Amino acid sequence: MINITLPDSSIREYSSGITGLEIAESISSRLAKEVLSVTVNGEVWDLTRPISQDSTVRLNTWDDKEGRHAFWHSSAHLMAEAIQTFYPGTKFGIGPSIETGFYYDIELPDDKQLTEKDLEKLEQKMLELAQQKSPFVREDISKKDALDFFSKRNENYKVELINGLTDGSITLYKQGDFTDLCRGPHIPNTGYIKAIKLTSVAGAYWRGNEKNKMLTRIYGVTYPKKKMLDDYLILLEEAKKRDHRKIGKEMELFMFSAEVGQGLPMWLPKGTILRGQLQKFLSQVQKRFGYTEVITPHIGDVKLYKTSGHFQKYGKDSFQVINTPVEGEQFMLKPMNCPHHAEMYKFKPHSYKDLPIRFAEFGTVYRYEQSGELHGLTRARGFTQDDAHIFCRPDQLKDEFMKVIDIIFIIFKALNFKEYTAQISLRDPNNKEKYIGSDENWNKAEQAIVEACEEKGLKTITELGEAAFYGPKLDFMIKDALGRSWQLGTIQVDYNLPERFQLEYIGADDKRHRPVMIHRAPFGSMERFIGVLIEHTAGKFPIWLTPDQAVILPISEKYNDYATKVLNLLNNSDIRAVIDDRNEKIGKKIRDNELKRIPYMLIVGEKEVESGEVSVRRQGEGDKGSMQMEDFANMIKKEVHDQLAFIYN
RNA sequence: GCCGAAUUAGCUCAGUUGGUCAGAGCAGCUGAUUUGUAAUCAGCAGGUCGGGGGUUCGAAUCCCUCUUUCGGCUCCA
Repeated sequence: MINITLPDSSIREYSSGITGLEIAESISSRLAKEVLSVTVNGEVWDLTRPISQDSTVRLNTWDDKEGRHAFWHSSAHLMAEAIQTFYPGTKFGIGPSIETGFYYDIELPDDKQLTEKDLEKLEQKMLELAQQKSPFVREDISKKDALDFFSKRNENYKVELINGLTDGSITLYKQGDFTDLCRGPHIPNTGYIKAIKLTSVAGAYWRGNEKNKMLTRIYGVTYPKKKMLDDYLILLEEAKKRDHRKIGKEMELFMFSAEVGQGLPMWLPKGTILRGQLQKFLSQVQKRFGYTEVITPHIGDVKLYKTSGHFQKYGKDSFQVINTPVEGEQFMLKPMNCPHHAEMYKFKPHSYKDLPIRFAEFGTVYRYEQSGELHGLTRARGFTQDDAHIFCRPDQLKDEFMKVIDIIFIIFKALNFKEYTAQISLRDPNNKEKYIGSDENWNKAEQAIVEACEEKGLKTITELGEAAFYGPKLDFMIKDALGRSWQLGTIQVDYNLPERFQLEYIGADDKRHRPVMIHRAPFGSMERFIGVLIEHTAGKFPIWLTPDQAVILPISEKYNDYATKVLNLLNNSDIRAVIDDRNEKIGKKIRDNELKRIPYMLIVGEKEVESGEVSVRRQGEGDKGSMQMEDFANMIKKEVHDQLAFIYN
């Protein structure tokens, strides 16, 4: 007999060789139906794998990541089986589960291309195979046998994978006529899979390396119930409606033009108001934190970027140098603001008492991003960073770093961003040539970030190889409508550029010292931030940001003059309002997405003209009754103030 | 940059095997209506079918190419 400890700390006794599924059955028949995988002493197992020692066990259902993982990973195998029946000779790469669903990378025989119709065909086949309820059978195999098995089938990708594994830890999984190299775990049989949607085909490099062959990647998602798939597809549709590219067009915030060029956003009047409000907001916050604003040009001498190291690292992938009538004179569009700010620091000698110096600039930069990577506002070729560089003494570093975290929190709070990931991005220790600077400096910088985060009690994840080339950073990632993660706020510690630019200050000891530099952009860039903000709010911004705070609707043409008078009065009290004088039925206007995103509606007609008031309706809240313009303006001002009150405390 | 899918009116989209296929709705304009919270009526106007080549008696439709867009990969200062 063995003792099984369950998550609630209760201990049950079972005979040795009991399986996860049997444990579930002994608890309740309903659990037995829902359970998908089992975690045994921290390792996720198949439900049908016998447990022969005392163990801590957790049964994973759809609500657990481990349960969904087993389900979707099994679905990848099912898809592979379907692919194999239609296209014998297909070579399989890897087929993992992802956050939602799964994919499989494959090389089809004769470079066959898959179309939408092929996907439907595959879906049908998968359903058919699922109905056969083929069990997933696990088999331990020696490295030699595994190599033999896959070599015989010309499965060179699998052979490569096996070569990287240690003998004794290799397992195969078989279901129906399909056998795959796989660590598992899997669901008991294919019959669990009831609803299937293959979502897209894409190219993907083998092992993620650009130099390798490009395989065909098929994405899919499956569910244990048909209804769950339907719900997911509806959710996807809803998410698409929040796409910032769509809303940006509808609200006339920004545009792109093929004539101007790819990846170069242009801000329309309303978008400019929105962006201006955000800048004003951050400017105010920064002022309180002791920043001073500066302005630098959009281009710089190539020599500047050679000093900084940017030219050597990115020169050939950038917008190319700008020549002048003078032979040998070359400029570059600035890809970042740091070199300019470093030069500004050198404008005059600094005492240790002057530090920290904080130069802030909403600086527009240009980067030649690969064409396939461009994505609306979130990845553009010209964008404006809410940049600042803090030059400080080493003993001030941690404190300064933490103050930047505070600024980021103020922003997230003001815009109601609750779900973010704080990522410490360090250098890849196995790939040091990608970075500039000494080990000593890197260690100091990395340590400073880790300590500052600890002291702030910030929950972080750590990624190796994600650092900037001159220093490690702390990045704040936020997801867009479709769940794609974007880096917004970033704080970077840099010991290297101060050295390259030979920045110094005179210490209390009357000797020259090197300052440390913090690069930081709490929004990341105005463009990306607004892109993500649009998707989070679906275009319904907090009232202090929204381009039009109120829309004035005259119920007929007769009242247009009065509406104009209202507009003027509001504009004079700094309320952003517009007239919608299309003079049609009010009900018809309300359906417009454009109007739905304006917080206040002011209806004016005969009644209002007589009383000299406006009828006020707050979107989503209903009628507020009639009031004087002045009262209305004060109401908006109070709302704005309330939303931002916490900044002033 | 790579793989794949697209590109038709300001917007959202139809358009069958190449032959009344230049279409609809919304927006716009002109009238009529003067209306109080999700669609008032009538009419008009809008497009070298993304650009350029080609095949064909004939191309929105088939082929090539370029632009831009979308989904991924890679990249991301």
